[in-house]
Amino acid sequence: MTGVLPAPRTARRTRGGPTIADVARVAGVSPMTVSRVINGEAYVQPDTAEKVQVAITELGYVPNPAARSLAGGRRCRLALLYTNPSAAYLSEFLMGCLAQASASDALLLVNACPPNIAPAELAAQMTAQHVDAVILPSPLCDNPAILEALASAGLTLVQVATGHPVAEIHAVTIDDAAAAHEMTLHLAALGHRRIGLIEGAANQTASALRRQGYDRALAESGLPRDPTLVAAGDFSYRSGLAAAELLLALPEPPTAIFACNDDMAAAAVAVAHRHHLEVPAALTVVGFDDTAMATTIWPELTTIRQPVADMARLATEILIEATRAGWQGRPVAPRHVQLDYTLIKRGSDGELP
Amino acid sequence: MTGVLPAPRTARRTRGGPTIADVARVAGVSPMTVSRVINGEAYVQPDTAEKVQVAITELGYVPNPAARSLAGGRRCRLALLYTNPSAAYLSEFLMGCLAQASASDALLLVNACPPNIAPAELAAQMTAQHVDAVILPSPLCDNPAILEALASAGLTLVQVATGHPVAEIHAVTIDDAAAAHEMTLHLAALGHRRIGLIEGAANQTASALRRQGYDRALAESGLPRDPTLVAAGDFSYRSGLAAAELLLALPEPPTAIFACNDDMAAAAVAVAHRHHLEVPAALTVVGFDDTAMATTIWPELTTIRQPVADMARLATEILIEATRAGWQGRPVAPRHVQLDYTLIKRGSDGELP
DNA sequence: CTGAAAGCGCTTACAG
DNA sequence: CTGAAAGCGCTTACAG
Repeated sequence: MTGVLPAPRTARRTRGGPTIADVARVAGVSPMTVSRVINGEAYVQPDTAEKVQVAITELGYVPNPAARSLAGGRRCRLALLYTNPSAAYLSEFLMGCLAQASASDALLLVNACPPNIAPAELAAQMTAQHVDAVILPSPLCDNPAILEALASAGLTLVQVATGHPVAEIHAVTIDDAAAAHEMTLHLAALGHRRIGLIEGAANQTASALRRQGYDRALAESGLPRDPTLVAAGDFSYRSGLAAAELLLALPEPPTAIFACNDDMAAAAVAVAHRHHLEVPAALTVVGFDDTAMATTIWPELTTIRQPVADMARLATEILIEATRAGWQGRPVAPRHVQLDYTLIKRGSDGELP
Repeated sequence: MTGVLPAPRTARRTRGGPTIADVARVAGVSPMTVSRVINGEAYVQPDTAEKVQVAITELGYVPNPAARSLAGGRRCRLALLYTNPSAAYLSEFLMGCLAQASASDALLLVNACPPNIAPAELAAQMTAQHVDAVILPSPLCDNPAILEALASAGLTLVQVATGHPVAEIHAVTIDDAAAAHEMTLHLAALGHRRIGLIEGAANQTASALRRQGYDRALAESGLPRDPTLVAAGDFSYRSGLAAAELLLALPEPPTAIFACNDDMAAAAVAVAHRHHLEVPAALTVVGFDDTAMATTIWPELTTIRQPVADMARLATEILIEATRAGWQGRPVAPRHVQLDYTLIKRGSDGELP
């Protein structure tokens, strides 16, 4: 007996979750193969991949992002490009992007798009920052020149909340026309026959869709189409103020106003009060988006909830996947996904008095 | 000659920045010693530490967080606990916490504090989630029972935006009294002699400080102190509505209203319009915080900018440092830091007509 | 299509 | 007070 062997020195206490090695053992393959499956690489026998997949679910394996980025080197660099959105919209949007970027170990650069920048220069800025892909919330995603310049620079793009998805580009949207249609129908069901609309900005394609939904609902409800009941707006509170004044000054004013976003709806409520019209007793006002404004003011706004954070998160995820796939020479087809909206009933709408 | 050796196989292309090994080489010590210096551990000879420090700056060395977390194992777990804040405030606050947490490779858990939870149970929830430290924005940080329960559970705490920093606890604040004082002086300089105040929530200590600043400025300006000019509020839009109605219904109404946050100021503007008082021509209204609301409504609000995101970021950083120091048995003294505020002049204030 | 080896940059656990 | 060794969990670069 030469004595007891020293206890093996472990450099650290064992960690929590299963690792790639555990999965490999269970699946009866090498860690390398597991890595290939995780990263969706081609050249893995279908049934091998299958076995690995089973082992992954069985063990509840989740890749360790730290190890991944240490070993992997290259990190996906995304840019979020925006112009004059409402602060509330942007912050919710950002939240979604940030959450996904951090979960996927990607870098997110947040850039305000300079007002009258030439599309080519914008593209140059992106490539100078070594950006791989760009998230485009509206109205930027509705600008063909920008889309064109960015795409030509080899950037992967996603349009978020556009009314006009481009075939070759990723897009995540909601059905704006259906949402506006549902809201208008809701108003008609409440007995309103003169329903005013405050339109969104003309440079955002979603605005036209919302208008279409409104028009269609009017027709379906057998309500006359009165062009004086439609006032222009640009999504700003200030434009909502002007539009509501116009509507309420009509010889025969509307009994309900559907504003194409919450900021304009809030403005309409303010104007109503100025005219000593209680909301919703004397005037119904509803919005769209369900941003913070909807629950800040009083009465709280009945509105369409647009899942902004989810849309941003999904857009980010799509871009990261597409970028990584591209690095492996495995181009992916453009994805066009539409998320669900919800009509949120709160306190600003009521039956026709 | 036995032939040419095969070119050494490198598993990857070399990476960008300098590593701990580079620093060690330049400083003439082992990587281990560099690691100790980076992490601020005790037991390093002062001049050794100095040499390492010099090498670090010379090379522009920055630790790789991925490697750190892979090797280190333990990640700092922070919780952000909040109750009924305005959505705008919370989202800006969150942004700051998130940015710092991700930069420092810490985990951030975001929890809404259940309405009437027993402090002991709240503490139990935190320890069950293996939380190391807790960020407490107001009004939670103004609740002695919660502070006490959390501290007793061994959690490191930071109070953010409290009016009453506790000696043994970290805190980051602005000088609320000085800010309110400056704003009130600004109003007096505009010629206003009847300046109304809509107070903040009574359960937030910062509210009392703002009131003090207002009182002091009044006295310094030789303006009479009229208690009817001070209306209660709780930071909600709705409370601002009621307070402004009260103020404007006074036999001798104020010519300027200073609301203790932007939501209440927005409500005051709405009420002014209801009374057919143009802002700022017929009534000056100013706010506090500079949240999204300030620039959403029209006219845009003159207000006090509170650097919410910076405060949140700093609070997060303090907690992470303190937690890591604690792990190394190197307790740190409570830090109390005060950040600068700014009076932002926009369109809602004007000279006395 | 699959695997063995090397290495990413740092820290833990020891030993001196 | 300091350092040599092992290892964190994964991927790259090869070789078969």
